[in-house]
Amino acid sequence: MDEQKLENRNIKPTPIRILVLRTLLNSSVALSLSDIEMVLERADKATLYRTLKTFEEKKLIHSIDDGTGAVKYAICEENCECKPQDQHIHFHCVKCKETYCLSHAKIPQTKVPSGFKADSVNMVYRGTCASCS
Amino acid sequence: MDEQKLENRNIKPTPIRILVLRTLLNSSVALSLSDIEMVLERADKATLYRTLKTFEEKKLIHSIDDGTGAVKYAICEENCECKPQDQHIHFHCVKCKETYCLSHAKIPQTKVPSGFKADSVNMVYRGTCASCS
DNA sequence: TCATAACTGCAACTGTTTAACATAAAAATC
DNA sequence: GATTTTTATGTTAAACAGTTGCAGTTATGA
Repeated sequence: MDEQKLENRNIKPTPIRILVLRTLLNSSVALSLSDIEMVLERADKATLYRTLKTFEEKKLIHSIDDGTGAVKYAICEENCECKPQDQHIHFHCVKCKETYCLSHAKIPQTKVPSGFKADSVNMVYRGTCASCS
Repeated sequence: MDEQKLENRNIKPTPIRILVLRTLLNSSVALSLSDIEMVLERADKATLYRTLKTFEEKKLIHSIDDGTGAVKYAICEENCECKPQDQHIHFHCVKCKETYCLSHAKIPQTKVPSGFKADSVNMVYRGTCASCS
């Protein structure tokens, strides 16, 4: 169940958290804080904000910076540790404004200059998705 | 000269534009609108904003979304067209908060799902830079 | 010269993110 | 079970990035 998913990541399964989790699970695209706020009208924005922070911290979800000004969130895969080698590419469609996880497209590993240490990576294509072209 | 750089990209070389260009040329890291605003105290934020938009449109500079909430800008290479194959990786240091162009590290070409068409790509590592580790 | 276009400055406004503080609920301790 | 402590939520509002409208100024071109 969904509650189990939260407990697996050491997150106490409160009602709101379950709702947020389900909202993300039901979505085929990544959602911003305001997107979630519109779906869950009852819940307070600050609570949702903190819920997402908690989820991200516990690596239940990952955040995507798609250049729209609003960070989007999507569910991580089962054993994701959000390390560069775990992470996948995202695609932002400039027509429908949706951001998709390309879950099968892992981000290629590249070298970074000596002395630099990469903890995570964000890779987003911008263009037109299949439905919009 | 710097004015020539603007004219090469079909940008009329006004005083402010020359100042913004020089600010970016003098910087070893990518700069946000507010960064530039602090350096050029005289200039108005809206003017700087539109200047950066113009520069980006004319492909004199490129923008980087480094996850900090503020878009950063840096000078493009000479004949850059800002196509995915032109673009390079960026690195954001979470300690010093600076964002570096890894100009020699081109972004690896990957496939996108059929029907999708990528116009540009943003790839940013987050971690610790050489000076901070 | 005069009309037009381009650029700049000022002000205001939107939207996202975040903090401060108070309250409520849950968990732990006695 | 009552009390303390922790954790989660709600309310409010501030901070900040990005953006637009409008007026004034400067440059351009007929």
